[in-house]
Amino acid sequence: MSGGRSTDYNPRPMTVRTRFAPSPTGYLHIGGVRTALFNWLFARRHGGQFLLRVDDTDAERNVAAALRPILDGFRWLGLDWDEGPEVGGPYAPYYQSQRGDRYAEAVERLLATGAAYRDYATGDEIQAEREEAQRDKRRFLYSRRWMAETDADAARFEAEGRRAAVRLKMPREGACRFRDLVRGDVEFEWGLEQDHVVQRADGTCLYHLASAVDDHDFAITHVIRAVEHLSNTPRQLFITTALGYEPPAFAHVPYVAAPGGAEKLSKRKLDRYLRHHEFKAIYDRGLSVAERSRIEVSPETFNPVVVDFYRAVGYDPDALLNYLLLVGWSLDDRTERFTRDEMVAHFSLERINRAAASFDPVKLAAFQERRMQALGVDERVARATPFLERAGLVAAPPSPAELARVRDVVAAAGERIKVAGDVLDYPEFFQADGDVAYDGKAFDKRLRKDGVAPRLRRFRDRLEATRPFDAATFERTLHEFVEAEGIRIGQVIHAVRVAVTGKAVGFGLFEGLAILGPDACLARIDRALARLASQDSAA
RNA sequence: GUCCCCAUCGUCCAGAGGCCUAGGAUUCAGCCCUUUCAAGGCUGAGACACGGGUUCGAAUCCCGUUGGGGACGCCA
Repeated sequence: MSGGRSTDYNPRPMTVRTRFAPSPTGYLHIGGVRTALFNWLFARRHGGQFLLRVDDTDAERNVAAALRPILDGFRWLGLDWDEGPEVGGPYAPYYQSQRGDRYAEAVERLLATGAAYRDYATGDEIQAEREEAQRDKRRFLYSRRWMAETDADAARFEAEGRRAAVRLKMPREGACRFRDLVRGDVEFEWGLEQDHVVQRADGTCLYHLASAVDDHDFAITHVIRAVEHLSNTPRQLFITTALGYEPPAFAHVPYVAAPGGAEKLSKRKLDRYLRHHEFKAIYDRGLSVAERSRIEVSPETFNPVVVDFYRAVGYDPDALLNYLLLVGWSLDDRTERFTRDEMVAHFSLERINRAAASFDPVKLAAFQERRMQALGVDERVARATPFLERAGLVAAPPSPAELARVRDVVAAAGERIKVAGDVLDYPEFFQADGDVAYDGKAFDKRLRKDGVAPRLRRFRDRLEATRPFDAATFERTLHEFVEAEGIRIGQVIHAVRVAVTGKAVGFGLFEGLAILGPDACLARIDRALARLASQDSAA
């Protein structure tokens, strides 16, 4: 596939080029997004390009399906890629599974220059050496016993029925030094490095080789990735220089740690994180939104460690990005709120922290809340409506009347709607009068009290005569009523709220009554009164 | 086990020898506001892991201890 492309040296471009290399796993990890964000920001900051490369050297057949949620996640977050899957680019293809001939070519060159050798050891033989090293409490180093130094060696091994993998012939002396843009000067003893396999016996090649070749082929200037890769860097540098490439700059960012802990955040440890109360609260909240909006909850993706969780619950992508930016990076001692442009304008690798930081979903929620407050009503309506549609509370698409209702509710609920899915806390404004569910506790506390029923009936009659039917008028009416009855405001307002909305809590009652309109309000009060009467007689 | 890294409030960060009786955010507690719930306002609690140096002076530099973590694949 590499066609007529000249293979050896790409001219080092003047522009910054970064990449994020997802492997098609079917989900986008929150820590991965943070790394991707740093890459994206750095490229945008310097007017360069950000690209996506698909690390599918271990290819299975459903790469496309497993990649889609990841690309969707990037799109949702607004992290656009200049080159990569779906958009292509001048260095296509961007799938490692399609670049095999480039890797094979590189392996040949490595072999030709003596930077690599054909190795005929079997897995068991390597394993035996490894165990021996373990027993001697020393770091394993392959003996090179089955290394084919000549064609004759190779022929002899092959006659034994052995098949060759290709290993790097790592230096056994000296040190590999390089300057990491986050960690400063780092040094690794060459003598401690393995003779890593770069090509399997079946001819397929491995990640490190592919990565080094691709980074060169794609003219990547800055490799910004998680620290897990720090110790992989010497072997990649070895490959890179053996191939005659100019190495990119490296920046290894710390991993994102588990909530309240220090170990690496892992998608597979959800059960353990749920023991963390705050984490569980976020999860439960999301779960209730998902249930009510009938979102399919798969343990694979409905997980606060996976980005899709936040989309499903109605978080704002900018809030997530803003929060993630601050996990391991800061501008100064007080700036926390960043618009996308501000992030781009201020981001720098120098200010990335060296220590791992734990993921705090509660602080993320705080960012989300503030972000939501900053959005106008129209925007909040646009985000909330799909949740109501999925819950079957409005038609899809909603009628003009429904849309007006959504707008009224969202405006009245104001800051109570912290994630778009929170709109589902107010189903009573979208349900038929007879469908409104009563909170039993609230009903007992506010309505099942001596004297409440007759008073509620008197208030109902006053309400019926009240015009115009708006919040300000209700407030006046209520105060007049309270004075006439010689009671405190709390002695009637809670009863009205429970009767009309079924709940003890909610946004301003007067706004609520106005939104519902006279017919619904009166019908609901009558219904509550009837329920009170029937249950009293039953009891 | 071997190699490497990290270490400031519960959590995220600021701090690059004197501006630090350590600052901001979040969380938590109390108060105010209030028809409930939120929001908001105010107040408060809360940290330089420990031990040695260096220095007139150390959260900041050095060494050690302890603790935590990561990497050690014919995975990516």
